[in-house]
Amino acid sequence: MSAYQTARNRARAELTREIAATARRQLAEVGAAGLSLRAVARDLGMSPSAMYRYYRSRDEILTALITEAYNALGSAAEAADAQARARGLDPGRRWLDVCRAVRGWARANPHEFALIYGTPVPGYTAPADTIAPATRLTHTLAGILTDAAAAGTLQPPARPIPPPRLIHPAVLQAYGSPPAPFEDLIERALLVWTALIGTISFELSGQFANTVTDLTAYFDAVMTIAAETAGLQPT
Amino acid sequence: MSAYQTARNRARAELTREIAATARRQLAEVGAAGLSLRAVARDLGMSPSAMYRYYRSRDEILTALITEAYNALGSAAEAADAQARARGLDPGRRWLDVCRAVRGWARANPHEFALIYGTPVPGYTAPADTIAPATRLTHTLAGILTDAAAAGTLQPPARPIPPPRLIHPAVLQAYGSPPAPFEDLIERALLVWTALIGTISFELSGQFANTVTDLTAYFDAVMTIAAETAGLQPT
DNA sequence: TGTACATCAGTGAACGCGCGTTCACTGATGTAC
DNA sequence: TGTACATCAGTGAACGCGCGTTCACTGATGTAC
Repeated sequence: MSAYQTARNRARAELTREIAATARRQLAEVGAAGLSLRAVARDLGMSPSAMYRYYRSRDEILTALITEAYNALGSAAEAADAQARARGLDPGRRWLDVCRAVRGWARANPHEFALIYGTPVPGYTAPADTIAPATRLTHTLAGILTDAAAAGTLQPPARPIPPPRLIHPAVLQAYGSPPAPFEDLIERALLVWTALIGTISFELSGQFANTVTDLTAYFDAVMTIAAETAGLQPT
Repeated sequence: MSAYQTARNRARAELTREIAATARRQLAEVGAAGLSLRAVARDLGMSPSAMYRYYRSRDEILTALITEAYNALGSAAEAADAQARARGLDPGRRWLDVCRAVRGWARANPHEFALIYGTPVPGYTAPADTIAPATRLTHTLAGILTDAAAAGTLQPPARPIPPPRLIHPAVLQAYGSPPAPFEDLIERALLVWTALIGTISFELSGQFANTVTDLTAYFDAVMTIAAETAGLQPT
């Protein structure tokens, strides 16, 4: 074993990535249900059995794609927020910028978006490794709200959700229990997150097709209203 | 041709329904992607080719299921609203009751819910016949809002969505343009509808699994907050 | 530096499966006289 | 009411397709002496 990677090892790593990339390209064309190991092999000019040197099964490729999708979406959101913060924007505007970044990514990668937020692929159950990348987006959103609370610009709710709290203790420990008068902040954050993903899902599946004229303007308007329910001020 | 149905005709109508029922049962087990014409035939003890006497293709069976699902969900919502009105409840409470009915139906029929609001089945495009039953739910929600506006209990928005309107003229004509100060009512109604369907979808696909402790209480709280964004007062 | 052996990438054939759809047919049901 | 013919439900075999996965193999790459 040398300090440098052997040629074999480098080739292996590269092909592993190439298989995932080909699968991703195919996912973009036919969707998750139509993704086939044989088709990926065909695209790469290899035999189907060769795939088994790199992934133990079709499901393992699917898992790789899911992880990739969560990471791509997560870093798109993080990048948008970082840029907004660098420009000195307030939390309300940061929220809108992140929403737009998420929507932009989803429109550019609709099948990958459906893979993580759409109907679960039948017969597939995601392993625990996908949890961490999945939280990158929610972490970003949570950061905006806690920054607003710290800056004193977060509007307390007119009618807070009455106790008891509906959030799992483990989550409260991870994020810290929001202090008064924001006890129900996490519940409201979940609503706002649901509105974001739900609106994009509806747009992508054509539910607004004959109803909304300007999808971009509608999205901005709706995300602003949604943010207000969590106490974020529009700009 | 007699005035009464011939035995053959009655048998035909019955089997047509029975095929749809079997397909529905199978959909509940394996989901839309796994639904197969051959399996339906097997369940009924018939040959696969016999199915073609009743439906022109697999897609036509799928269309029948989609129409059925929209109608079942629509009448669940209508029934809940009718009962709430009969009990003299105000629009805010009617909204909550309808939401609960929609959630109840979705939890009882998760695959049918996914069939109409989830990721579209690959290679299938819904024909125009499915549009009318699809509007039954949105009509019910719209009725609650217009009743509240007529009764003078609808709260005007603090920050209305500025012009221009984002709703297709055809929709404005069908429902009537909302009068001041409710010009953006349809946009807000769409948000509220998205929150309803999105929250249920997230619940069904397990997105709240390790976050929310009491899904029923969370749903009620969130639907109440969502309704407020359209001006509906909670009870 | 050269040789003997171990590791591992990739192949090609095969297994067993299920799918949607077509087609020529048999036999029962319905209709017109 | 009885008969001749038309309609139509349902069968069984077949077509052509694609899938995930296994397995014995060849030949190249890497390693230890």
